Amino acid sequence: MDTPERNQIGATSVSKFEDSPVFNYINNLSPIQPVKSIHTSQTFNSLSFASLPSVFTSPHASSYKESRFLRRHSISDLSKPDFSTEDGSKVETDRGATGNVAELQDDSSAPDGKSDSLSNPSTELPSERPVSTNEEPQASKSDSSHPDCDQKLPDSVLKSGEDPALSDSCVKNKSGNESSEAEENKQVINHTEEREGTGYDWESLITEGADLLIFSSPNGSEAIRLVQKPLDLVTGFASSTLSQIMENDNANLSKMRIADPIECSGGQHEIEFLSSQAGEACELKDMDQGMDSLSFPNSSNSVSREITDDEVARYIADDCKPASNLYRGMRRRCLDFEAAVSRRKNLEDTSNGGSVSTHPEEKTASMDKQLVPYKSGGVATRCVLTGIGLHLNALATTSKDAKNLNHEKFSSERQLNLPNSSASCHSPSGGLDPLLTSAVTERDMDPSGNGVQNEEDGARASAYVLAEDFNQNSPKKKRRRLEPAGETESSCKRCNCKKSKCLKLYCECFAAGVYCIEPCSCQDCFNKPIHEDTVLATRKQIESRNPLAFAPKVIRNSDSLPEPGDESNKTPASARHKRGCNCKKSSCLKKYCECYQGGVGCSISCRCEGCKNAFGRKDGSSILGLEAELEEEETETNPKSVMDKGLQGPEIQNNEEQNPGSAIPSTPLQLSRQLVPLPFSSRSKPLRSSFLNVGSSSGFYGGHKLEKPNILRAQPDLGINTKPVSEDEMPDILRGECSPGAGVKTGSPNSKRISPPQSDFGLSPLPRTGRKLILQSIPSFPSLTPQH
DNA sequence: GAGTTTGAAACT
DNA sequence: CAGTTTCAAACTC
Repeated sequence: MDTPERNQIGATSVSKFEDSPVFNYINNLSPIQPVKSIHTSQTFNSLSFASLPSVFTSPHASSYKESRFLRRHSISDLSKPDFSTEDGSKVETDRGATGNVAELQDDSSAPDGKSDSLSNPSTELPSERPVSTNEEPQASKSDSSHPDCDQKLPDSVLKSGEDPALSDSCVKNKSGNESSEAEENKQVINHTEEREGTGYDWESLITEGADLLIFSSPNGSEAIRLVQKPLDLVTGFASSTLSQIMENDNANLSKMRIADPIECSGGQHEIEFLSSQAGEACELKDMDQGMDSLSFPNSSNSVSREITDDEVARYIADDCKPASNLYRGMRRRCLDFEAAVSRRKNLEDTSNGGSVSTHPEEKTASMDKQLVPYKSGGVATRCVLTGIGLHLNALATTSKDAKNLNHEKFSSERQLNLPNSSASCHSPSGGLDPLLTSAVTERDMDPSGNGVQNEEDGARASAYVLAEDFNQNSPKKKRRRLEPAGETESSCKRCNCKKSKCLKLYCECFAAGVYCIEPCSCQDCFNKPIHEDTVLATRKQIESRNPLAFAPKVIRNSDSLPEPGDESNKTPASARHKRGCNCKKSSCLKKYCECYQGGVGCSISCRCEGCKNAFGRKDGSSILGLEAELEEEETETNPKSVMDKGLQGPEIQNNEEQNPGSAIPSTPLQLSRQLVPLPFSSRSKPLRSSFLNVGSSSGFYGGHKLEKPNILRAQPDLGINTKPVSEDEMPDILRGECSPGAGVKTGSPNSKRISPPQSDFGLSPLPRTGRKLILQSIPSFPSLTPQH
C-alpha cells in the first residue's frame, strides 16, 4: 500500500503543495539544491519566528510541541497539507514532491534507507538524495517503506488514520504539521520499540535527528552549525565509524554538513550510526538530538528506551507531540530544557499565530516531560529538572548550549560508563575536554574566532559564560576568568556542597538545573544522572513549594522585538531580580547580593539596606551613577570585557549577521548574549538563571545556543553594537525599575508575566525603550500562551 | 587553603 | 508571615 498510495498521494500532495504558499516558498528555495536552500529557509523560519514567549515551563508546555511543529512546519511545511490525509505516505510523497522536504524526510526515513544504505552507501547518503531529490524522494520513500518503514510506517499510518485521538489532536493542533508530527511520533515510537530490539533505531533516529536538527537550531544557521559541528566532531571522534561512512559517502557528508540541516540530519544518521560504535560521536550528535539512546545502546539504551516508550506514550497522549525532542533535551542534561524551551519559543514566535496555537496544555505537558528526568541513558540526559528547564532552556537553545550539551553529554555518558565514581562530580573533563575543545574550535571557527573567549565559553559552557562576563567587572571576575579558562567551570557550574547533597537550592548546580560535574567538589552529591529519580523528586518537592524556585532569578526586559535601530533598547538592560535581594551589610555591592551578582539593579522588590548597587539602586536614583560605575568597571575590566566581548564577539557577530536578516524574535538567547558581552554584567551564578532569562543564560549551552539566540534575537542591540549590549543591560537594569516589580517577581512565573503578551510588547515599551521585561526563560512565551 | 562573612534557602 | 537555622558562596587573610 505504502508505495502505490504514496505515489498517488505524492501526486495529490504535490498539487496541494503547489497551491499552498509553502510550496511556492519551497520552490523559491529551489528544489534541486534544496538542502541548502531549504536549510536557509528553515533557518529563516525558525529564526524569524523563533521567538518563543513560552520560556516558562509550566505555563506553556506547548512551546515544545509548538517548537517542533514549527520546526517541522518550517521543514516540512510542504508536506503538511498532505499529511493530514495519510501522514506516512503523504509525508513521503510530499518529500518526494519537494526536494527539500524529501531530503529531510528521507533523512528521517533514512532508517530504512540506512539499512539499505548500509548495504548501499549511495542510497544512504542523504546528500545524494538531495541531488536527485525529486525522483529519489519517492523512491527512497518507497524503499524506506519497503524495508523497515513499511512495517513501521503502515502501523503508524494506520494508527494515525485510525486513531481518532491522534488524528484529532493533530488536526486540532495543526492539521498538516501536527499530523505529520503525530505520524512521526508514532513512527518514532514504533521505531523506539523496534529500536530496542532491532536496528530500526536508525529510522527513528533519522527522523528524530532531522527534527532535532531542525528543532535544535531554531535558527537555521545554528542548526547548521550544530550539525556541522557534530559532524566534524564525529569525524574527529568516530574515526572508525566515520571512516566507514565517510568512505561510503565522504562527499555526501561534506555536502550535508555544508548544505542543510536536513542533509545534516542525514549525515547525523550516519553519524549516529557510527556513534553507536563511538560514544563520542554519538555525543556529538546528541548535542543536536537525543541520540543518546541510540548512540549509547550499551548502558543507557535500556534506560533510554524505557524513557522513550514512556515519552512516546506521553506524546501520544499529549497529541502526538514529538518525543524525540524531549529525549534530546533530556539527554542533554542540564541544558536541554532551555534548548527545548528556546526552540519552542522560537517556533512559537515564528509561527505563533496559527501553528503554534498548539494547546498550551500540550506545551505544559511537554515541559513536564522534559522536566521529568527521563531515565534515558542515565547519561546526562535530563540532568535538568523540570523547573530548571526554563532557565536552562533559554540558554540551552543557543549554540553554546549545544556545545555545553555536548560537554554535558559526554560527561553524562562517561558518568554512565564510569560508575558513579565521582559521586560529587562527573569528570566530564575527559570527554568534555575533547568536546569542549572541538566545540571551542568550532566556536572559534564560526564566530569571531576568539579562541580564548571561545574556550572560556566552552569551558564555562553552561551558565558560566555569563558569569564570566559579569566577573569581568569585579576583581574576582578576573580571577574567575583566569581560572575558568582553565577550569572551564565550564560545562556546568561548580558547587562545593558538603551537606546539601546538591539536592537543594543551596547547590548552584542543582539550582541551575544542571548535574554536578567533575569540577564540582561537592560531597555526597546526588545531583547526578545516576540519581535522576532523586533529583527529580527533590526538584518537584522544591517546585511544589515554590514553583519559581528554579526559574531564573534575574528577569530581564527582553527586546522582545527590539528595534534594531534603537539604541535605547540596547542600553537598557532592564533586568531585575525575581525576588529582589535582602542585603544588609554588603550594600548590594558584592556578590552576596543576588541582584549585583546577576548584574541587575535592585528594584522595589528588594529589601536591601543601604543599597548601593552599581547596576541600579533600589530607589533608582543611582542609575546614572550606575552607568558611570559600570562604564568604569567596564574600563577596568576592559581586558576582561574585551575578552568577554571577544567571547561574546562571535555570538554577537553572529547575531549581528543573523539579526540583520531576520527580525528574529527576541529570544532569551539574545539576552544571554547581552549578558555575556555585558562587561558589567553580573558574573557567575546569577548568570545561570540570568543567562537564561537575561540572556546571559545562554551561557549554558554554550556557544551554540548563544549563537542561536543571538540570531534569534536579532536584537539590534547585539547586532548593532557590542557596546550597546552592555549599555543596554545597564540601562535596562536601571530601567528595570519599571519592570522590576512586574517583571521580576510577578514572574511568578510564567503565567503572570506571560499572560500579557502585551507585557512583552506593552510593558517593555513602557519603560523607555519599550523593551519588555521578560523572564529570562519566560520572556516571550506570554504573548504566545496568551493567545490560547 | 583556612577561616570569616554574607545572605539565600530551608526550616519552624 | 516572621523568626531562626542551615547552607554554601563570596570574601578575607
